[in-house]
Amino acid sequence: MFATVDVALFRINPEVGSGQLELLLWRRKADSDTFPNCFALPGGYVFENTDEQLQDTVSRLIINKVGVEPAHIEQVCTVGNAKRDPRGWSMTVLHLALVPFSRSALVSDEQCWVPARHYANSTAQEQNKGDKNQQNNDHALPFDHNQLVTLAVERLSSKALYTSQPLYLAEPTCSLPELQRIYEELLQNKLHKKAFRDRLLATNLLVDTGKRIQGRGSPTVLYHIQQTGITTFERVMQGHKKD
Amino acid sequence: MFATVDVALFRINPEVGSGQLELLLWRRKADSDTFPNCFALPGGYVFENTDEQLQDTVSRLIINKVGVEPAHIEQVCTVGNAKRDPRGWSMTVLHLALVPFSRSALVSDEQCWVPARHYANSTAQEQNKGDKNQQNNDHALPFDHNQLVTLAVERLSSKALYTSQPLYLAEPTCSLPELQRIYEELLQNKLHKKAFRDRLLATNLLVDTGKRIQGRGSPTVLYHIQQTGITTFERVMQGHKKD
DNA sequence: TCAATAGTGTCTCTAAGACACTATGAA
DNA sequence: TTCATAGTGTCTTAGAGACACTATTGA
Repeated sequence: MFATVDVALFRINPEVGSGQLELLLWRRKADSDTFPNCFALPGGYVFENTDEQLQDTVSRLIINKVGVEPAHIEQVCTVGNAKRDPRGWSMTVLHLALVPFSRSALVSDEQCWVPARHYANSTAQEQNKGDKNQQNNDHALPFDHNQLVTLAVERLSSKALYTSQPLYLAEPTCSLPELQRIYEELLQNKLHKKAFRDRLLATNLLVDTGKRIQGRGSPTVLYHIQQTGITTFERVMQGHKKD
Repeated sequence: MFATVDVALFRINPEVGSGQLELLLWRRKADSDTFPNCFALPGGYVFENTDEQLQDTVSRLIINKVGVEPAHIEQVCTVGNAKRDPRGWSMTVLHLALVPFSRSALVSDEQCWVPARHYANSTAQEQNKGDKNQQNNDHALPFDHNQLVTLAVERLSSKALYTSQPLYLAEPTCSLPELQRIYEELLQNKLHKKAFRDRLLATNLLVDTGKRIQGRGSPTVLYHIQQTGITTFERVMQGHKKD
């Protein structure tokens, strides 16, 4: 029996489409006895001699295998069984981590950012839309990591419905349209511009910097995000068909 | 390093006040090397030889140390560190379980139901209301079990705000006022009768049995609860000051 | 000039919350 | 008869969603 921690670190890449959810993968060592050279979630053993607590394992992994300092980390769930790891009965505590794109530069050739949803198992709902979502062999990860990615993506999507958690994926200084694109990518749904703006401006999370930036059309207001902890809204944000 | 599962099983005892949240404790064996004879959360080791998966450990514990079949079980979180158990580095996967009062009869002299909130650490918020909530020594549990109870109670309260989870604490056949008392106990707050009724009757969870029962005042309608899975509401239920 | 984008005004809809009211039957 | 309790009718409020509109500026 051994225990591990796995980390699903996400970013939104604004350079793909209107912002794509990406996941950090890490290449397993060539001399590893399990899945050598394969890309997988960054993770590792809990070292009982040096890790005082579970959080220390997480911090160590972040430093050694991620190299990027996440803006947010939370525990998702724990998966344990005899089959998930060929080395024997294992338990992993899955963590979800978020980082703004500007702070997400890779620190090693053994890492890569990949489109997160390609590595998540398709849900029953998505499968009904067509069969193109079947797990592609090109996107198979070692162990049960596809399942772990699925759990992390689901957590992220569900939090986007009713919390300010997605702001951890945004730049410290950004515009409301940028934030909306982040939420839309997480929810896989267009949102009402007006409702989204009213909702966020009603919190105290955004401070007008006085600056404006020039885009394709009208200049947009730059806000500074002042988030200390996650704000929970009293209603879910459902979105709609067009706009 | 070893892994355990702990279960916080709750019921609502309608015989105390207008319904009190109670927790199942279990007396540790007299020959245990840690906290012998002390009352604690039911819990135990993950046996890698016989438990195919984590859920099997939970099922085994439910049978051996709880004896009551919960209507609902869910994972809350995992706590792991070097200090929580004197035997060494340990990790426990905390589970929350719910059972209706009528199915909660104890199966052993080594068990007892206790008022759950007496065993939860007071929150910062509650401490502000007065200092009577300091952890009482009479209510100290072994290991970090007071902390685990706190986490489970918090999960339960927060789910009561926006889901139908608390229906798992209710009798299969019960009245709306009974359900409201359950929610009020979990939220520690009075709710609007009208809003509460409208909310629950708008779901398909309650089926009118045609029966009525007689109480202190007007007869009340008995519903049959048909809950398959937890319903999430689109707004939180906040409650109010009086009614 | 025009198309894309940012942002606003105002309407509707829904459910929570407030409050007053009726009905029932045990004490 | 009283009063605690169950249950309803209706108003207000807040925020989501719909839609139309203006403003700005790059292509």
